[in-house]
Formats: sequence, C-alpha cells, structure tokens
Amino acid sequence: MPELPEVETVKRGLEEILGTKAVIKKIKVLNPKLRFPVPSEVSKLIKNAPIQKLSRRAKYLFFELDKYVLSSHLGMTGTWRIYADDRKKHDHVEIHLEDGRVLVYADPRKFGLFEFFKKSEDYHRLGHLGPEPLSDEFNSEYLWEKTRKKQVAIKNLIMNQEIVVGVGNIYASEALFLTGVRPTRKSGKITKKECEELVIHIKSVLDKAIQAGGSTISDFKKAGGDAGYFQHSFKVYGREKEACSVCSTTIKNTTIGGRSSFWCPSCQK
DNA sequence: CTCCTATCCTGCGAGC
DNA sequence: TGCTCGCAGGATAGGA
Repeated sequence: MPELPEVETVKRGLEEILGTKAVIKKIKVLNPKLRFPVPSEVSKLIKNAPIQKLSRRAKYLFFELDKYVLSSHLGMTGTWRIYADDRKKHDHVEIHLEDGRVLVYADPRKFGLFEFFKKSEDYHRLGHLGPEPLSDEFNSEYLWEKTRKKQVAIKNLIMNQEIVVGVGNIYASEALFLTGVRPTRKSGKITKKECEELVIHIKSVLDKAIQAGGSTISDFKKAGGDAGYFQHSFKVYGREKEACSVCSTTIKNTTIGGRSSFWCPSCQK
C-alpha cells in the first residue's frame, strides 16, 4: 500500500533504472481499465520522447517529457518494473524505451491511474491538494489553524489530502502513537503542543520510512523489485493484540472512517 | 459547510 | 483439503 515514502522510493528506484538518457520509443496500453480509463491518445501523442526528469507530488509520480507529463498513481497495488520476458496477468501499461527495455506498470486491484497532461497546463487532479508533509509549509501553526473547531477525528484529518498530502493509514497510526494522541480524538481538542509534536512525528516517520526504502506491505516493492524495510519499525500498525513496545499494554484496533486504526490505550490519550 | 459512507478491485488468510 | 467470506485501503462522489 504505497504511501508517500513508497512512492518516493519508487521514484528513486526508477531514476536509478532509467538514468539520465532514457527515451520513450512508444507506449502500449494493454488494459486501460484502471481507476480512471487510461487515455487512448497517450500512445498516439507520446512517441520518441526523452524523459527529462521524474518528480513526485503527493502520491502522484510524474515522468516529465518535453511537451507532456505522464502521471502515475500506484493506488494500492501498483508497481513499475522492467520486463524480463515475463508479461503477467495484471500488466496494464508498457513504456518501450529506445534502448530496448520495457518498463511495465502492473496493478492487480486497478486502484491506480496512468494519465498525462500538457506541461504548459495545470494537472486537474492536483488542484485541491494540501502542502507536502516534508515541506516547511506544513508546520505546527498551519496544523493548529486547520484543527480548530473541527469535530472530525484527528486521524481522519491528517489523512485528508486537502489538509496535508501523502499521509495514509499506516503512517497516520504511527505518527499518532509517537505523539501520544488517540486516533479518535476530535481535531479541535488537540492542544498546541500536541500539534507541534504531531507535525514533528509525521515528518520524522515519513523521513525514516524513505531512508529505509519504504515499507513492504501487501504487494509493494521498490521499482526494480527490492523490498523496503520500514515495516519492521511499525510500533502499532498491524500489531493488534500484541504488547505495546513502550508499556506492554495490548494494542487495540478501532475502525475510524472505515479504516483500521491501531493504537495503545495507555500511551495515547 | 461538515462529516460520513459507499464504491471501485483482486488476492489472501481466517474459519468452517 | 477446499471452499466461502471478509478485509485490505486511496480517492472521490454523493448523502445525511
């Protein structure tokens, strides 16, 4: 389940694989049925195009070309890999490179997307997004302002992409544990000091996960196939009924906003 | 306006 | 052993 660190890890993996001179010869859509249909014009318009650079915004991964930008979102189970004569069941899009290699996007659950937009125009899916969690724009004053007078559970608030991008179910649980705040707490009841600490912990848990190469949960792998290691560092996520590593209290799993939320009843108030 | 719920999809693991 | 069923969850539309 790729969250921001996983997407960042995939981006770095792809940068390594592609180098600085990769040129797209053609794009072949095997199955356009992703979360949104893969635009049929992509094969017609994107040909013999050098990949100038890769970039990321929120959980979107971009291949920047001269006129266009390819947009890839991994959804839950999306992966990029280089073919090794192994076309698989859930392969959806092939990017054929001039050097003969083929980069392929696979996605069993089809929650991801593959689109493109003109470099000269705004990408409509980014319009409502909040700041990047690792940027200075995401700070305690900002979060404090956003939490005021809100009844929504703090976990839902930090997972809301309009508030801050890239924080998914796993890292939301982890950051709240590190802050000592229950995921169910109403946003408006978060103190200023807790806001400061929550911002620090969101940043640090994401940063550490990126350093560790992301987390291998379910189907996630770094581009190129190597697994990340951060899942071994989870303090609460997926640890229902286990003893808290800090106080030995049994970790609970509560459904919040339809998502599993793991927390320690003793460490988190 | 604020907040919540259903929906998309397939693989996997629990339970019988 | 083999089957069914519920769950995993990012993003968003639509409803309360």
